[in-house]
Amino acid sequence: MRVKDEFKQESLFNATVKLVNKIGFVASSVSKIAKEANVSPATIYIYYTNKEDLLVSTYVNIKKNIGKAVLNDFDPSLPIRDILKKLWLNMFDYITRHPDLFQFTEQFSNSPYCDLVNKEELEKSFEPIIKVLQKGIEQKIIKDVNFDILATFMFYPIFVLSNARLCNNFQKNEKNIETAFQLAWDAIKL
Amino acid sequence: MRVKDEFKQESLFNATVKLVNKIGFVASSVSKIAKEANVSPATIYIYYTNKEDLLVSTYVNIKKNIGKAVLNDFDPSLPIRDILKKLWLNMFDYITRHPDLFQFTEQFSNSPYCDLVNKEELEKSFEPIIKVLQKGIEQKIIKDVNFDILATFMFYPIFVLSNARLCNNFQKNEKNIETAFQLAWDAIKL
Amino acid sequence: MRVKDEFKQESLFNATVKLVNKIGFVASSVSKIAKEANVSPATIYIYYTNKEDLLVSTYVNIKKNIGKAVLNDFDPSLPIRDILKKLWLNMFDYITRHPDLFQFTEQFSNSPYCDLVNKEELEKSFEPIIKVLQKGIEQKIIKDVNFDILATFMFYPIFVLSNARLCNNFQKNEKNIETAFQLAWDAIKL
Amino acid sequence: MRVKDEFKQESLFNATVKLVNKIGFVASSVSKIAKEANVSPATIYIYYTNKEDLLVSTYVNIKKNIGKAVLNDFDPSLPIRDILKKLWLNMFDYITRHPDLFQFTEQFSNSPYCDLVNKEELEKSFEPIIKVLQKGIEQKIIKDVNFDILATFMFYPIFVLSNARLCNNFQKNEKNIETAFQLAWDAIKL
DNA sequence: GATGAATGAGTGTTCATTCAT
DNA sequence: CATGAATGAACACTCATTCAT
Repeated sequence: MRVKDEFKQESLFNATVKLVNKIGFVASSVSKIAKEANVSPATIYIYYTNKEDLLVSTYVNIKKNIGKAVLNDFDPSLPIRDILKKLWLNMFDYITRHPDLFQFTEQFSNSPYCDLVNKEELEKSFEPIIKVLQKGIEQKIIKDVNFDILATFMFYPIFVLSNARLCNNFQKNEKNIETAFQLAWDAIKL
Repeated sequence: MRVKDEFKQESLFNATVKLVNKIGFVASSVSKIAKEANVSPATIYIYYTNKEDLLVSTYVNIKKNIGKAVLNDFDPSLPIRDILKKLWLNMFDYITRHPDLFQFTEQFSNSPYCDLVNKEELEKSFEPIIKVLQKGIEQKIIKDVNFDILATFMFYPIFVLSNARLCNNFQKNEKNIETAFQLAWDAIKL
Repeated sequence: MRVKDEFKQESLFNATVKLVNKIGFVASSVSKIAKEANVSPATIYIYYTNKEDLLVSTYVNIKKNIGKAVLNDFDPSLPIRDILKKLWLNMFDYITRHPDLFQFTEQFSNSPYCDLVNKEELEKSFEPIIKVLQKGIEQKIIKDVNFDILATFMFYPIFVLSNARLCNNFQKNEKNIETAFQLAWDAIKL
Repeated sequence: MRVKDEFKQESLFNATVKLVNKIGFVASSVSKIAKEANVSPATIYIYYTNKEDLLVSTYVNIKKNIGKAVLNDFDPSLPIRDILKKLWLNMFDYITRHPDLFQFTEQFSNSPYCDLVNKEELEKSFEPIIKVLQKGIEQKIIKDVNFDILATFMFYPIFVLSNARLCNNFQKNEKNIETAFQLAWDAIKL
């Protein structure tokens, strides 16, 4: 029998990301994605159970990679500020190197498909980061406030600033990134 | 000559907001909106040139109202921190009183229709606020950094914290709102 | 506004009957029926809620007409045998004049759509006939046996004999019909 | 040289009957039948030329078995009524013991695939029965009428009465079966 | 012989929009 | 102004069958 073609799966992954970035989630129909991947629409249903599965799987795939990239060289023994700064740099680095993958996750996060993701599983990738914030609170280095508030100031700015639609004047150079991190730190530090 | 029916237009506005909130942007077809508004699909094309126009107009309409609400009792003579805090409170107040309208704008902001909005025109509503920040910079009260960075820390947290999908642990009570503002202020203040 | 086109509905009815007879229920897709009726597939959904509705409605429509035709000149005061014979003749007459409509009902009766019909409502059309049989039993003219058995010998032979696929040697001439009725009568009479 | 796997063929036969009975002819796709039989869809095309062949072969297979079962203990020297009664009892016995196989033939008989069966070959299995009727006619025991009429009253009632969809009040007990046979006999006897 | 991958053609249905009144 | 009828194009998905191994 024929063997599952590794190339086809990768081709589908790339086509999905590319098309969603180009024309958006709504307009990205199964047949258009198939055409972009040079594959029959029916073939998609060999690799994924349905459209939802294709999109969610693509998202989860990317998100896990981001998790790995962000936690690269993670060293919990460093000062808290240094740990968080490293995370920022890693994240911006990832976005700079894979703008298309990042853009896909941004679009996905705001699509109705987002609700179908197993959030708990994904959050595991980011648990070490949460623990850092908690340690900071215990050590009276970080403000002891509602965790949603902390997260909003520590993490969302990265996504907002990296989103070209929202911030088209922000250059992702070293100086700007460091400045932005300084504001985030000033926000949460005691 | 008959006049365009004010009531019908309002009915369409409400139907659009309600349906998009209930079933999402993708599922909100012209005929469903028409049915929700007790109007023929064809009638929509009397008041709006097409579906896009209907949605964009609805968005712009809300956004301008938000602008007014936020600038209510705007007093440029107050201390800068007080001005900004008043803006925060006004914004949260609006979101609390019109959760459906706010939810619509959130959904719209992440739909492909968003790109069709004349951003410059909308930003006029928020110009006074921008001037406040600029004054703060001149007076060495606020950090002199890229404006996108300032905006990210001063304004987006409101939307993130108010978005139930993103922050389901954040209660919009007075204490939390004040705490959140304090973080925003700590971020941008010199 | 445009008015619902009586011609279109009739055209759809005819196309449905014709196509189902020609290529069978399974192969009769919505788009093929639409093409046969010179109508857009979407138009079908104005007149019927879905394919099932189209087929079931067509069937019920025919079945009610058959009911009327069979009970034409129904006279309960006649001798029981004469009443039943009249029904036979009426039924064969209908089948002879509308072979396509009859064929459709035969095909429908053996399709899965059959289960979707409100049987009770349809049986109302045939209630007078049932009462005749019951009267015959009471008057000791007809055998007092399970009603399914009576019906099987009194009514189904008409359909079997009229079904070209099952009986291709049976000519629907007066003599044959009378002979067949004689057998049915011999079967059920005491 | 490898031989066609007897087990696989049987497995396919059972799967076909089971699935068609469970979900109907229309929904029984080749791949579903393959899955039910724990076999690859491609394997079916080793044993049968196509889907049609699979279904028709399954039908003919069953039909021939029915023929054998019905003619079990066939004794042409008995009185004609006794011969026919024995056939009735054999048939009802078969249906009682193999309701699934019988149900399959009923479904098949009303599917478009039915037209593809070589009827003449099948009728050979039932030739002895036909001869009995002819002998009855010659001996002035059975009415000398069109053969389709005789067959309609002698054989079809069995199928009608055994079909749960058509007759849900008929219990296949000895008394009912004998009563039904009596009506059939009354119909055809002189 | 046996298989799962692969596919073009098809399914029922909904869409944004226009037409005729 | 207002409408429901009408539609071609598109949708997600499944089909019977063939291919490469």
